[in-house]
Amino acid sequence: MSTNNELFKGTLQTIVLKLLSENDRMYGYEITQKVKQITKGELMLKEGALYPALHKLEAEGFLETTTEVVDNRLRKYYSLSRSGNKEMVNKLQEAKDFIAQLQLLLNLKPTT
Amino acid sequence: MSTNNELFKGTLQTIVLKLLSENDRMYGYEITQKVKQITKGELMLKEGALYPALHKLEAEGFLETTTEVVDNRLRKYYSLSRSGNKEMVNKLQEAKDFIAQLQLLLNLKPTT
DNA sequence: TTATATACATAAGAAAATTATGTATATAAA
DNA sequence: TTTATATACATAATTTTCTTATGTATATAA
Repeated sequence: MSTNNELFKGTLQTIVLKLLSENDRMYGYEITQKVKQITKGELMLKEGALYPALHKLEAEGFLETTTEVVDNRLRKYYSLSRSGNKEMVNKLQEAKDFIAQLQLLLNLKPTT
Repeated sequence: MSTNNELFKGTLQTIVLKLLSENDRMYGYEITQKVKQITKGELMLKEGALYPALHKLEAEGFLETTTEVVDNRLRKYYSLSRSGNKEMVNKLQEAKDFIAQLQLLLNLKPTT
């Protein structure tokens, strides 16, 4: 999933849900480019990870899709459902807790 | 590996290496208790994850072991080798980068 | 004597990625 | 003109890393 890092395992769904909460609707390729842009090329979302993740989130009812043809190419737009928004809130909190505890364990926050 | 979180996947080696860099030598069970203590019971290291990870780090030359019998029970103490210390520094930097980028992606750091 | 804590270990299975492959169109470069 | 790159989707095989379950063994508290 990344340039040299396998630490992002488990965070993909959270990242996707958060991006969709900020962007109303996005298509797969757009998500890969957005992640690339935000991380300045450090994190490259692999298609083999992204598309199955999107399908899973859709199957679980967290995402809704609309398909469009733009420039003769197919685009499958994803947007957050009601429950997807709830899931985003939950997963975001879990991610915050995770970061806090990882920082504790790795002694990255001085207890000034 | 955790109470309700699968986000820690991939961070176990880093956590172990960091703890060993701070404690000179530790044995497996001690590591599980240390992690439990630091995270206030939130993160419970599973033995099925920890012991294979220790064996792998040892096989790669990052850890050295000495075995002792205490109270009639076996203890296998692990300590960082020279290369293990280097690996710890590398993995710690990767973890820092990972956290920073995850915070960027999840919009957890206001750009004040 | 039963449960819990200490202390190690490994095998089977699940989950989530990577890598590789496939289809298809548009455009820039050689 | 044909080759590479970008856009846009998808899935299968494999790998990695974890969880769950199981096993051995001693000490102590209920």
